[in-house]
Amino acid sequence: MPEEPTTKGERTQAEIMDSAHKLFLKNGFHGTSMRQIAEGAGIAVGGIYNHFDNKEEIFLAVLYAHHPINDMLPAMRAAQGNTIEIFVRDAAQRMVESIGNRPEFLNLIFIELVEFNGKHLTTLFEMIFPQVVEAAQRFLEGDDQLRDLPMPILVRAFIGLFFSYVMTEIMVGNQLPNDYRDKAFDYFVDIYLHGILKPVQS
Amino acid sequence: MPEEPTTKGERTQAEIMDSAHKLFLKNGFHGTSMRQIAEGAGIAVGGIYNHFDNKEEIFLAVLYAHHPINDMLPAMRAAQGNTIEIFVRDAAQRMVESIGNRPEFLNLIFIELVEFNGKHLTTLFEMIFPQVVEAAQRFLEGDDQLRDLPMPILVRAFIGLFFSYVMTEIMVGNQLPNDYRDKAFDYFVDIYLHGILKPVQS
DNA sequence: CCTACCGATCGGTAGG
DNA sequence: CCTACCGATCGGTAGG
Repeated sequence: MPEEPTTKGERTQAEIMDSAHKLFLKNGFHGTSMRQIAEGAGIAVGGIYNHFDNKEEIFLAVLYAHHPINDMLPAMRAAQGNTIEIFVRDAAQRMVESIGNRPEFLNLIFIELVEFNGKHLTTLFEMIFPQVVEAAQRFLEGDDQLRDLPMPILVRAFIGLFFSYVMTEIMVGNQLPNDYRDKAFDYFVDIYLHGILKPVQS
Repeated sequence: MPEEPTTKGERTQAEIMDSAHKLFLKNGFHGTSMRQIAEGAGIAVGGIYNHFDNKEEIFLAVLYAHHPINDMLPAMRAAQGNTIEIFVRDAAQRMVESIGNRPEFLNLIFIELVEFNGKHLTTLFEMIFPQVVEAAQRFLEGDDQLRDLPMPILVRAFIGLFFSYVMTEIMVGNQLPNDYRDKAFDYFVDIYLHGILKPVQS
C-alpha cells in the first residue's frame, strides 16, 4: 500500500523512481545513466543525490517497490472457489490477467540476477515470505482433494507454473501458431491440476 | 559440435569469446567493458576488432554458442526408457544433472531479454527449433499412455518444467529447508507426469 | 540552518 | 595485433 506523496521532496523522489523503473525495464541497470533518470524525472543529475546516495540505491528502492510478487499476491488473495480446482483456476486466471500482457514484468529480477549476481535476493525473500505463506493458506482448504504432496512443493509448483508459462512464452511464444498460444496457459493449469489432485471419475 | 580451433586467428577468437562469456555471465553486457574482455583474452583492446565488428557481435556469437538449449538437448537425446514415464524421468534427471548446479546457466537469456529487449530471440528460435522438434519425437512413442493433450503443449510444458524449477530455485531456493530442496525437482517431475498421463491403478 | 536543486566540472572510461 | 588516441559520455560531487 504505497503512501500518497505529499511533500515536494516525496513527490520528487517518486518521480525519480518512476523514471528509473521505466529505464531499468528497458535498458537494464548499467544500460541506464543517471542523466537519463534525471531527464525522465524532470530534474538535474545533481538533484537526484538529495534523495538517493547512488544509482544502486535507486535500483534497490525500485526493486522492493515493484518486484513481480507484488502483482501476483493480490491476484491470489482475491481468488474465489469452493473446491481447490476452481480456486486454482480462478487464482491462475487473475494472475495471468494482471501480469500476462507485460512481457517485462520479470525484468527487475533478471537485472538483479545478472547485474548484481542476486546479492539482494535474500533481503527480497525476507520481505515477501510472510505474504506468500499467508496467501498459501488457501490451498489447505481443499486438503482432501489433494494428492499426498508437501505444501511447500504445491505452492512452489504453483508459482513455478507462471515461470513455466511466461518464460516459454517470452522465448518462443511469438513464433508459435495462434492455436496453441491462446489456450496454452489453460492447458498448463490443467496439467498442474491433474498433477496435484487425486484422480476422479467425472 | 564446436570445431577445434587450429589457426592462430581461430584460437584468439575463441579466447575472446571465452573471456567475454565469463564476464557477461558475471556482469551483464553493459557491465562488461571491451578492455576487460581484452585483458581476459590476453590481447589489447584494438586487437578484438580484428575478430568482431563490435561488442554486440561478441555477445551474439557467445549467445549462439552457449545458449541453455545447447545443454538441454543432448540430455534429452540421451534419455532412455520404454514407457513415457521412465523416459521423462530419465530425460529430466539428465537435464538437471547437466544444468542444475550452474545457477548462471540462464544468464545469457536474461541479458538478451533485459539489455536487448529480446531482439535476437527470433534468430535464436530458428536455430534451435528443428533440434527441439527432433528431440520431441520421443514423446510420441508412449502415445497411448498420454491424456489427450496437443503435442506442442506437452513439449512446451516439459521445457517449462525446468524454468519452473530453476526460477523458483534461483529466487528462494537457498532460503528453503533442505528437506524440500533435495526432493523438489523429483516432486515437480511427478506432478508433471501425473498431469499428462492417463490415471492408472498401481 | 533546512530542503531542493542548479550549472559546471571532477577523474575515468565507453566503443571505435 | 599494438600504441595511441578520438568524441562522447559515465557516475558522482563541487560551491552557491
